[in-house]
Amino acid sequence: MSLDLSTTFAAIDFSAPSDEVARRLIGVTVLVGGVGGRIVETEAYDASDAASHSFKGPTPRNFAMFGPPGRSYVYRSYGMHWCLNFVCREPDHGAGVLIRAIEPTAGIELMRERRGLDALKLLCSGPGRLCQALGVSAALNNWPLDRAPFELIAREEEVEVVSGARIGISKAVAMPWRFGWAGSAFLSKPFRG
DNA sequence: CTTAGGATCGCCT
DNA sequence: GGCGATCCTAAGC
Repeated sequence: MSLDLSTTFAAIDFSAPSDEVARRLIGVTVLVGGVGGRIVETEAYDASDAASHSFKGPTPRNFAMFGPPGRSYVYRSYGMHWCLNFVCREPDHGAGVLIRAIEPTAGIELMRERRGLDALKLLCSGPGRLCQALGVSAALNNWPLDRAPFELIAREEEVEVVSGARIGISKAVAMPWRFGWAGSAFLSKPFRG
């Protein structure tokens, strides 16, 4: 009897530029303690990018962005929400991908309890919402993505990816570094154009 | 569908 | 003191 690890091995090269990683993460399943679903929306950030937390160099908050690729960067947004990023490119660079929305597939009842909501569409459709649903907080900052409680599962089919302007930023607004699963009902906002 | 205000805190000027 | 990689509720088209 041998274990078949092929379905749980995430064939994701986090050393690639963040926009490439952001595009390839669409359709990948992310689980935290067995709770999660398929990524349907991401945004890329880079140290050369004025909208990025890493633009002005390391701080106590963003140090994980300057660590090795393939780890998490979890930060507090607006003083009250958590947001989850995957660090990419190379060590000390300051590149990452914000996970903006997930289609819930696993642990849905636990997500409903954590969110205090029933509506499936509202459980993980937003970076703060999905962190609450998956139980992501500061304890999981700078955490290797190939180690429990994280689990990444590669997509089994090609998906149609759309791109557009990022959300909630005021600098580098025109860069089309937001990526989404075309037609998904679980996006935090529709893609226009 | 869109817009507006409040909650709340790390980091910058 | 000001500004966010946000979310919720309420109100208007």
